[in-house]
Amino acid sequence: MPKHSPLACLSKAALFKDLPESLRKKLVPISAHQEYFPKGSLIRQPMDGKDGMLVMDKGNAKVYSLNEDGKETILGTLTTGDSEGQEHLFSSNSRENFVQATTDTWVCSMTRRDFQNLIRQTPDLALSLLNDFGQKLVTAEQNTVRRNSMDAKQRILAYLDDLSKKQGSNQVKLELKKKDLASYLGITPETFSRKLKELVKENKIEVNKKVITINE
Amino acid sequence: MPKHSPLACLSKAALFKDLPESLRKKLVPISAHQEYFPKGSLIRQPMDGKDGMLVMDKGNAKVYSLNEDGKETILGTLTTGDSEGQEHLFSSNSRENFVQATTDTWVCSMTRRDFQNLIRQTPDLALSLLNDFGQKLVTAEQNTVRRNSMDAKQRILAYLDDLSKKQGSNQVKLELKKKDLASYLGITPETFSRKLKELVKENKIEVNKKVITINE
DNA sequence: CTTCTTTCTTGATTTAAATCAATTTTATTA
DNA sequence: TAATAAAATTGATTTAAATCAAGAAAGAAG
Repeated sequence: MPKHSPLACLSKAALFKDLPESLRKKLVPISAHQEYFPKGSLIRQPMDGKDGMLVMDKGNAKVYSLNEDGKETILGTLTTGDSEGQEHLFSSNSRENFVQATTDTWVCSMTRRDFQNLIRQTPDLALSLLNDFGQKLVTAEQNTVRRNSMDAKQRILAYLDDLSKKQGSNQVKLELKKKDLASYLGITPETFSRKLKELVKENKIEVNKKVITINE
Repeated sequence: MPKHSPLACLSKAALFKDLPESLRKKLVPISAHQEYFPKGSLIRQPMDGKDGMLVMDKGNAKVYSLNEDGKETILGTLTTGDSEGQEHLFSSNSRENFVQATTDTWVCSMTRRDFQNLIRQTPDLALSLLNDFGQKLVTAEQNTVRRNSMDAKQRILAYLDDLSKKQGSNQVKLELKKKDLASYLGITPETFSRKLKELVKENKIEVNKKVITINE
């Protein structure tokens, strides 16, 4: 069990990390800390009554939803410092996603009510949040465009390019199991595997387990 | 040219309409009013330097992006009272979408800088905005799920059901040209036409030009 | 109303990716 | 480290939807 500092945990969230410390400190009293979830357990699920946001203090998790047939669609992944469910801080919509720990995980969390009270007193916090949401909407729209105009191989490359930019290197480390990454890209694991092989044959990339080198 | 009241225009925006009038009045001085765009003209486009949000005072428009081949992907539609580009009020990302008037259109708009200044003084406004963003993110995630787990016909039905709920009737009026609707659903106009025909044959729906009746 | 353009529909064919099935590889646990 | 389970790969086949092509219907403009 890692050492835990409430302020350090909250400060990891993209949502909060650019705030001046004075603001961040105000978040500590309204958040729950050091919740532990062993690998494989569900951190959040529909109807669990846990409306609000969580911050990954340490660990990895995946966010997915189930359709009627029980098939998973990966909506994203979480790693240390990521936050999830921010929208539930602002709308009374209840959760429809699952969040499952993919390693042993510690989180801190915040309820809607407490947060709403706080934000009325701290407009800078609101601004920071709005910014974050804007980013996500742009990403969502980008994914829509990619699905409409790119085939599987192009989407994989676009994803790798994004990751490369994000990680600041042309050697990228995949943050997801390949089958989950396939789901995120809207393809099957089989297609993913085949297309990756083609990309290697075309000398566009090199693959070493979970590390991919992009040749430009 | 319709009569124009700045407050009335801003009050149409989902973003603002639940605000107390005292707050809404504060928006008037920071917004530009009564910009006119004839049918077919571009209200916004990439690199136009017009960062910020717009509110549809009167008219209809479509939001789309172009991929490298010049192919449109419809990201959504706007009608009287809708707002667009809210994310550009909060992030310095510049616009990557086109907004084209599909009828004669009047809009009012607001720049990022003016808005940011205002919002620091009005936290309730921030809360309302965050709520709206949350909704949109939920819709975006829902679309992702649908694309992964539904075929073309199911997506059409799901869309019609949504529209039916939104319009409060099982007789829905399509707000888009069919080819644009197809693009929104991630299919071709040909497939859309065929699937619609199948749905009629299966007695799931009845089609009358742009009006579709859903049989439950 | 007539012409011209755009959108919509229908048919024939192709194709990208899904599915089904069987290994191989990698990871987990005893 | 052996046994077991899960993930990844590869091959064969099917299939949903795209593309290509041509005509019909609807809208816009003269």
